[in-house]
Amino acid sequence: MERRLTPRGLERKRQLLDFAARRFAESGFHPTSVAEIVQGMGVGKGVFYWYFDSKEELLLEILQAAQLDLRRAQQAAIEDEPDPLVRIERGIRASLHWLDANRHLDTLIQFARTDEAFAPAIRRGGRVAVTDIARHVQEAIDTGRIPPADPEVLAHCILGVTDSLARVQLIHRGQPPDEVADTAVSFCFEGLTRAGSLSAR
Amino acid sequence: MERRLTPRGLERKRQLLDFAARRFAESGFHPTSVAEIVQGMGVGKGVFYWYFDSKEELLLEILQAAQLDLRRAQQAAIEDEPDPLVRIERGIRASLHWLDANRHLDTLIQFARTDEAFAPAIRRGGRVAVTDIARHVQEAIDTGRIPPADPEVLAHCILGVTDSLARVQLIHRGQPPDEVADTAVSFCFEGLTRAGSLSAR
Amino acid sequence: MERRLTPRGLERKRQLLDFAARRFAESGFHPTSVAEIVQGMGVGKGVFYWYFDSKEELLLEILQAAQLDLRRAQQAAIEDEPDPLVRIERGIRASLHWLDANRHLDTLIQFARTDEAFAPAIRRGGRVAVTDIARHVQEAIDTGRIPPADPEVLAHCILGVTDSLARVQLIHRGQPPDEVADTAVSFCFEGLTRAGSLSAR
Amino acid sequence: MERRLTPRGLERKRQLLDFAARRFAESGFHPTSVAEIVQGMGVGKGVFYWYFDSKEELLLEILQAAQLDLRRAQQAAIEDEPDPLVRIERGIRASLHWLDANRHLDTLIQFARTDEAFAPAIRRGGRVAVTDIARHVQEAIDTGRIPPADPEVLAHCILGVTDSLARVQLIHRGQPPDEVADTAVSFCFEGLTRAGSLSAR
DNA sequence: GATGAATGAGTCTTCATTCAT
DNA sequence: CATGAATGAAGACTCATTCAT
Repeated sequence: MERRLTPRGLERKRQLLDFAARRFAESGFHPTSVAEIVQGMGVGKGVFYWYFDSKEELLLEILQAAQLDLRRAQQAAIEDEPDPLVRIERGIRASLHWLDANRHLDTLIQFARTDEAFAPAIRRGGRVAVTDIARHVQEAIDTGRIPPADPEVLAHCILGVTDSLARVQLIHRGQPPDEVADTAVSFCFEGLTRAGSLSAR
Repeated sequence: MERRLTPRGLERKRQLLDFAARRFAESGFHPTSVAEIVQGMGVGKGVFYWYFDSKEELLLEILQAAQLDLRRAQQAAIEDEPDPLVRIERGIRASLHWLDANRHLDTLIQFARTDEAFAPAIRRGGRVAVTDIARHVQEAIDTGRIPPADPEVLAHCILGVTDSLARVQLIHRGQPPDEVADTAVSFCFEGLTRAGSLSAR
Repeated sequence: MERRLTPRGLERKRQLLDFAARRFAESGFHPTSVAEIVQGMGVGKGVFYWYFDSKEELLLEILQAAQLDLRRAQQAAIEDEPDPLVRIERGIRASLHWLDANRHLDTLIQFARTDEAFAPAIRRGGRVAVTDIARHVQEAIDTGRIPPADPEVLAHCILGVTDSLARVQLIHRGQPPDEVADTAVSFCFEGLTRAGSLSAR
Repeated sequence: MERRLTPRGLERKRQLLDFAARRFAESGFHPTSVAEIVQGMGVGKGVFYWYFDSKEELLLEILQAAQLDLRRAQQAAIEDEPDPLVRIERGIRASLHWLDANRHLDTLIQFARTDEAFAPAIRRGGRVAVTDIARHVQEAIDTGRIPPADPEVLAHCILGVTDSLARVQLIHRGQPPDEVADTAVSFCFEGLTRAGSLSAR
């Protein structure tokens, strides 16, 4: 595509991206038709194809933006915190806040993982996320805060706990993200540190 | 539907179920057409609709069978083990073995979670799984092996770790299920027990 | 086809004919599938094709039997009545009784008239019916009971009145066939005789 | 549906309506496939579904338009004629002219009456037609031109005669509509008035 | 005679995409 | 930029008919 867009055009595109993301999450990517999207936005079909090459490309952009946004939220939360363990905690916390505010995007990412047309894009983003966390874990290992282990594996464990709790506690039980984060952090750290629980801090 | 099937019919149906599950996992449920399935099996289109009311119903049956099968594997692994912690460990181990042998079904379950047409069926099975684990956790709490906490939440953490590692270590890195289980069990238990790692047992 | 049937076979065939006729009338010929018919009768598909060459042939047989049955009812009602006007009246009356007892067949005949695959069969039977009536009309004209006119045209008028009233008074308003017949006869005769109404008899 | 159509769109829709009506009348509603219709018109299949929700809806629209058109023709023929008997006669005459020019629609209406999916729509229109005629009959009764009787029943008789003659004299024998109308009017009036025949006028 | 299973052409309908206006 | 109209391949599903058992 690569179209130079006016500010108004950019706004339109963002609306399209957002509207479509919600529809996709609600009814599924395949079952949601382009017609439904443009109709729901009250525009003609031409608009859609002005901004996107295809429906597939649209989802790819949604996914990319979502992953970028999550990563930004995490980095903003960590900033220049020196303690790697606190960085990990803040990352978990930021993730849960983001997932709370962007449930539909979580559904979309989950779906994308199962479709070979989109999974590669997700894996790319996933690897970045894992590397991010693994870096903090490695630092914690290096400074003796966590016993030696494969940092990437630990990162996956952390992600597993976070995502699982997000899906259940956050989305289906409506718990506040900070409480869920407490649980996640506690479960992860007890495992990582093998010692005093976070709740004792 | 409710058709009384001859042994030959039952066999056909099982073939259909299995073949379709693999196709769905590979190319996605929506992108895989009924035509593709029957063609791949070398039968006429009518055969499909002789055994299933619809494509949707087929996936539902696949999902149901998968969940039932996994649960059976877990229960067989646990049997009458008296120690609740060992039961949890064996459950994790059995899950990873099953996931190793049924990767395609895992993908399918993941997909189903994102589609409101199938999510309810998954949630039902998911709840059963959680309750199963939570029972053991509760027993461990009662006997002081695990500090008090909401057993269902802990169950979700365990599932999160297991599934996450399964996806990465098992499926994408091809590690043997028992090794992955070691990691999962270790990560979970260190958190649950706050004490000496499993590997030390 | 031409199959020599045992008494039991004949009975089966009659049941099939009757059951199908009712289904066809209720849901339409095309929308009713052979599967529905055999299922409704609790027999296998083979049975159907044992007795009929095709679904189309089945309807043809139903139609033929219906027309034959109606004609027999009319002739039985007329027998050897000498007065042609009374013969006409009795024919109308018999028709309405038959239509009352065989509403579904009326619907089927009506449908058949609109489908070029069956219309010829209907037209054949229709012509017979018209000729029947026209003969009585001709005799009435010959004996000066009815002013000269094309007897076939008059026959069509009589049929039109009878069928129209049957559909409305009989089927949709549930009036007793003899009352409807009174109305039909009265309307027809007043026109035919231009004189003293039947109701005066 | 409810689509705002451009003039060009309206024209297309009318073409589709007309073309389909003829095909349906010729080969039957069910046996005529959407594919046949669009192929016959030389357009893509999508065009059909751009203008109609379904094949069924299309027939419904055809039926509605036909009934409306017939009624308009009748009302135009009657205008402000003061004599109720003449109004009835003109109605019959107009009907026969319309039926002559729209034989295919007559077939369609006849078919629709036999299919529970369309019968309700027909009945609605039928009731209007009957009420129309009944009004004139009532007036004729009130002014003593016709002996007392249920006006709606008489209306049905008139319709029966008209339709029956239309089908035979008009369609199968190709008589000119005015001649057929003479016959119909004569038959009906002799019955209604019990007096001097129209042909004597 | 009868059944359940199978066939596969054919049905209606949808939908991503394109294009004239 | 935008729209309504059009395309036509492809999809899910049906069904009359056949046939091995």
